[in-house]
Amino acid sequence: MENSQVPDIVVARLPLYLQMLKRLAKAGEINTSSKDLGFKLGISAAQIRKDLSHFGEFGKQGTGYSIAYLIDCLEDILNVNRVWNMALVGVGFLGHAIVNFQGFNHHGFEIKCIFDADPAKIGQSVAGFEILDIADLEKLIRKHKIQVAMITVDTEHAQDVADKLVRAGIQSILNYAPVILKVPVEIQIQYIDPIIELQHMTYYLK
Amino acid sequence: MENSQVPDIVVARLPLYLQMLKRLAKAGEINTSSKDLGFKLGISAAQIRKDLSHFGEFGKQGTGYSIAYLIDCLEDILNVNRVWNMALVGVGFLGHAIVNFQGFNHHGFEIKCIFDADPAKIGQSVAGFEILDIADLEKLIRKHKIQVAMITVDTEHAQDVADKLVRAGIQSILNYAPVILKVPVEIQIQYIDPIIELQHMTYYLK
DNA sequence: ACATTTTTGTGATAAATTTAACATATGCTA
DNA sequence: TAGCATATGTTAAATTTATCACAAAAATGT
Repeated sequence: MENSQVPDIVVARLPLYLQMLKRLAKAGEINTSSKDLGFKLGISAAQIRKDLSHFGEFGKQGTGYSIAYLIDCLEDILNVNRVWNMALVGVGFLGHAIVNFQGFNHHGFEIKCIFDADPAKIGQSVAGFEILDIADLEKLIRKHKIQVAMITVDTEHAQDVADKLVRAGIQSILNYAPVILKVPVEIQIQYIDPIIELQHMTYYLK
Repeated sequence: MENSQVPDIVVARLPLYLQMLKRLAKAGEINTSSKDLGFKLGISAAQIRKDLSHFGEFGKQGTGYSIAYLIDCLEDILNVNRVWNMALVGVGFLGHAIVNFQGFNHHGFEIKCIFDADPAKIGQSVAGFEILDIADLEKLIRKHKIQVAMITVDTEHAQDVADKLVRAGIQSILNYAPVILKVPVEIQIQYIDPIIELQHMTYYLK
């Protein structure tokens, strides 16, 4: 995954910083500090400063950080100061919920196409999107210059879909199916799996 | 989070091992090895052996692991050889999708109650569950001996709901709202946030 | 003006995590 | 039965990650 100098574990924390900064900005805050941010995120101040130091100097001694400026810098670093086109594959209950979720648009992730394999679903409309035939996936992914895809199909079909997406030239995949997928190393992939998170927590219970 | 001897990062990998083992069992496989498992999960064989060694000896030299036996052992370790009662708070599109998801039941997580604050929703039925008034949350959580909760409300209400759940004696929380919550250290909490995962990936793109 | 407080960015240090290597045990083959 | 191949569990080494501590800079107060 990592080919740069910056450890992936550091990169993984940046979106959390950005989330909190945006929340503070929304609340009308102007400045913050590594101490303040760290307290609010449950992370040490030193770690936040160290993490940011991989990318430059964004603060001022004695004063801390301008929230607006740090947001800009983090958005640059994370490449989210632009719009990313997305596709969703699998329009079941979960796909339905995701298509109706407005949060993606607000963060520069724009759903362009939604696909399903079920002839009964193809052609129907969900939240203003026509459900497209997965047979046309490769063609449409290229046509709409889609870089990111979400997989919300059954476990059994997830690898097939991933293979199709890779062939279509997709760059990153957010997989909701509870299965580890095999994709080329240059493809970014992340997993969302509530069962995994629940089992992680129950280890500590009783 | 961690109060035991075993690093949390090790605990976090166990559910992945369990997921793959169950998949192999379903496919009719009888035995596996750290090498085989590692290849399938994209993890080194040494790490899998090291991780398991924190909990005991589950394999046999020269042969590897019995899949069925290792599944049993991991389920014991993760405390998932029992049923955990769950509540869901917030029946929007996402809550709706989760209530209709059968995967929880198949892994011993049983949704018992679903709550919302919207008078228009309270009393309605979703997938056989009556939407309950969040005003009755504390009473019903105790009555149904619910240990785990999922938060699927708006960002603005998530902390309030978490506070209510903690007062009701919940032990762990799976939070889908895009906000870091403040809960007592003895409460287990995990986050599911697709925006965070997407921003993590876009760092590596173009 | 000057001492005090705050806070950054960073080099040094400590801690945590992963990888490597190997003695030991098991099964298979001839 | 002996020899070979396989694979575990574990100790030691290497690597990665987090923490500490402090000089330097900025703001504040007297």
